[in-house]
Amino acid sequence: MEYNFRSIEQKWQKYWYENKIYSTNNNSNLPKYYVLDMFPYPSGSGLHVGHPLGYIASDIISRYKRAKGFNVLHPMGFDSFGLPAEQYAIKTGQHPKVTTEKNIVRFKDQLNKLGLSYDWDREIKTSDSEYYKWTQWIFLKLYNSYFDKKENKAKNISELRIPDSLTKSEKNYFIDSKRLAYLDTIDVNWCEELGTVLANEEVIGGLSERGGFPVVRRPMKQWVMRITEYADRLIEDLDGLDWPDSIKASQKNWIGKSTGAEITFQIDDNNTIDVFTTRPDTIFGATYLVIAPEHPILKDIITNEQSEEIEDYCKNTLLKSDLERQENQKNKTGVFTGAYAINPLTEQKIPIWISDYVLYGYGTGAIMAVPAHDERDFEFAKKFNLRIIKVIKSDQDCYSGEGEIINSSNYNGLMSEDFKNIITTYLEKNKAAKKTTNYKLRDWVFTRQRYWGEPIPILHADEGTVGLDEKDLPLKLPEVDSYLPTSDGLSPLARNSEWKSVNINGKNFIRETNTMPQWAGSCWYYLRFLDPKNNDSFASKKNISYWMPVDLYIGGAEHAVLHLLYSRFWHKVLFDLGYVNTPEPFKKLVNQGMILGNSAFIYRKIDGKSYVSAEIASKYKTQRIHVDINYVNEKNELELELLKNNNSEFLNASFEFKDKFYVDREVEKMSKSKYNVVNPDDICEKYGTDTLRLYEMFLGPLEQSKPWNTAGISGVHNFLKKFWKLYFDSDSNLLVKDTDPSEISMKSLHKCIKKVSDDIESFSFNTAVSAMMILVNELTSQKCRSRNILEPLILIIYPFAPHISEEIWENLGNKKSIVYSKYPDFIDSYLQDNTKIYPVSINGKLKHKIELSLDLTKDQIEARILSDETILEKLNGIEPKRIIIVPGKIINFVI
RNA sequence: GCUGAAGUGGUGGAAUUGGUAGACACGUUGGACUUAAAAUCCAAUGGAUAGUAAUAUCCGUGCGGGUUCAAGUCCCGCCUUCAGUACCA
Repeated sequence: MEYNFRSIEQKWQKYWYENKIYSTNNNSNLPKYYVLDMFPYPSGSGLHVGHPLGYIASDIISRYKRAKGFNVLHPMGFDSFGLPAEQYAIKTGQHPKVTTEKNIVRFKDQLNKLGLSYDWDREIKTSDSEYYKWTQWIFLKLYNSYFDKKENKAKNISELRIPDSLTKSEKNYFIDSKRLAYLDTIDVNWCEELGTVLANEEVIGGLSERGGFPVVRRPMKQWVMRITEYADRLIEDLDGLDWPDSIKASQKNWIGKSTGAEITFQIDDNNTIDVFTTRPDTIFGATYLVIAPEHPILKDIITNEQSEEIEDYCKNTLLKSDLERQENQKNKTGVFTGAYAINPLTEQKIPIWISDYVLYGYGTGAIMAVPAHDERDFEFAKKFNLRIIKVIKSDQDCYSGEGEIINSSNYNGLMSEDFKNIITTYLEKNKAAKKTTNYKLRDWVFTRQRYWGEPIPILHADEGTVGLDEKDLPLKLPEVDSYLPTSDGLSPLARNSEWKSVNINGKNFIRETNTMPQWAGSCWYYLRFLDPKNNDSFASKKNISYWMPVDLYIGGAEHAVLHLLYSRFWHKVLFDLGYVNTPEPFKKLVNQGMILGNSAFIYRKIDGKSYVSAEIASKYKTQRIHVDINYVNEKNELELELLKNNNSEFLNASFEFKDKFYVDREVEKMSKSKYNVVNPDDICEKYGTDTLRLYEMFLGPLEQSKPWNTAGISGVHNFLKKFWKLYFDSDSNLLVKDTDPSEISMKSLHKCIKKVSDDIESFSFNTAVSAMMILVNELTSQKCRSRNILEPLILIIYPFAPHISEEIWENLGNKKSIVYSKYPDFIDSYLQDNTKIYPVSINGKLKHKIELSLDLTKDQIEARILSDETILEKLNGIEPKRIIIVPGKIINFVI
């Protein structure tokens, strides 16, 4: 019998699912291991070969850890609130719930086909009211907490000390201003096209992260999360985490902590202006000030003759989108206000300008400009002919590094690092400065004007806001007649006026109609997996203390700042309030690389109807367009008939080529619109899931991105066939015998056990697969039939290729499902080989090899090699200056 | 610009704390078995030179230096690619 992967895989997937083989017990004396995948958004297009990479890796770890005696939690769920379903709903009128459900069924089916060992009893969906009940509950916890700066942690709002002198409404106002989730009118990133606001993290270069639509700044009333209070802790706690350096770096970068000083500049008797600087040591070179056009002090200081010009400039700035503002980087603009400030050290009058290169949202919205030591200031000063004074020794016109202080009265000769502290202390004494820390991180704008998200459990009344009572959760998402925002820019939920107004004890309230952002549900889902059916709390204390933290979290690097920062923040709040027992949620993080597509391009002539082959395309004016990779063979030849028959737009087009029509290739992200998607189902159909799993692991290091390429897939498929043939002959007779294994086979086996288990622990799956291939090849050529070898072999391969392993295991007469079996222990003695082939070199150049016992001492080795004829011949009578002997490694003569 | 990662055969990729490159796989070539093909098995496979041959010698890990008995690995200076980020004072 041949290795019939189709029936084997079907059989075992069914068996695992029906018998709940992978359901996990919360009560166990075994050590725990929590392996988590970043759960997917169930998009309409299903899985492609890129998705499974991380899932397969985490599955291998789970199976391996189970076999090593851990109680493993390996759950899966769906991040099912989100924009695509809503946009589809706007287009088609179909309820997002319906399309989402449909997609989830498809996803689950595809996931199961990959042979993943999820505990489906713990499946969660963020759009489930039983789930978002607790998302809302956490929101209320944030709403009902404040940040105690002294203790550097969140506390319940009832512990907040309120000054007695306040009136009742002032007290309310005071409390509201301290909440971790608070309402504020702020300049937000408004995306007209999406009809919603976006968090800073969701805006990339002035365009929306999703869709790439323009974003403008606009003041709006929004719910905001006080994540900035956690900035320091979010940076500090990164140190203890086993995460990739790149992720840690981008989080630190995003939080953007910088320390410096706020220095006060006197303008006139009534007005002063504070600037933030990280370089107080350059203050003697500050020759002008620049303030942001939005700065409120502006109206108090402009002179009459400048007012018109300033007004124009400010108006223009407001009209610009972020993108347009960024385009001005090379060509700075600005206007003189007519006012002057006094440099507190030189006591000179320096002009005050406005310019949009100073951002109102960062620092104090005003800077002291030191053109000799800051490139932006330098450009600005050159353009507007402002004074430039060097205060640090350097040959360059504009030098932003550290160095020796010059032109700074009696401070000359100091080094700038020292001067920084000296001058700040001096200014502090004179009440002209204070040490400050600034962050790039802004508070998290938490509301979205959308339908398909968690409703915010808040009621509005004339005198302020009230959080919903816990017993009234979940606040379910109401039906609406249309999923579009209302004409006055309100969220779609405002369309349901019946739902919107509530009467409680005779008092009228209006519900909050905005919803939470997509990130809300994924901020804490790892906690719900611990206890998904719990009705009394988001998870029981007992389960939390048993399972947390997540030992291994696998997912894409695209969530480096967004998801991972937000969920760390929520986790820390829950930690402060005593609901979780660890300060950090994810102990180890691994980013799987992306699997890229190998796109194909053809060239269309500008006339629009004829196409030319790639090698002659440069002769014409052409457009480059994607063509489906399914119509291209390995030699980059386009199969025209296939293309024409499947796409009507090519049916009557003309094609120009020499003997074959060639395409161009390029590696890029897999996506439907690029026609380069490879569906894992096709691979499973042709080679089987076990082959796909092995191949994705064999392709290269997990963290590395790589193009999908099926060229080598036959290699791993052959490996499985060879593995099968170790156990069965062509007539399906079992070959395994209860004979004593040969010493050499035992050595090979144990070498492999060591290598594979070390490799799995260090996520080096590609080399683990190689080690298994070597063993199977060796056992084949050794004609090994011994059960004592062939049984452990199944267990080694099992985490990678579970279906075939289960099948062989059963055929050997073992209890059903390997999951109950132990990973073989590595026995040290089988590895011990008492001899070693030493390379013998002269001045580092390899000259000879010699086999020696490892027991020999250095002196014995020396005596031995000096009596070796071949070596003496190589030395050719030359007396070595030194002989370097590293036991077990090398012998080197220095002559 | 800044941050992070990476540059090794025709290809994907291996190489412990520096220890004497190219594991494993694909591909290619040759052979066996077949009427033939597929499948399977065996062998060779970084480059150059010399030799009938076993073999020997030299060159080889992006480029240029350096440290060392010994460098893909460490140090200095560059180049290239990818990813993230950017008027953050």
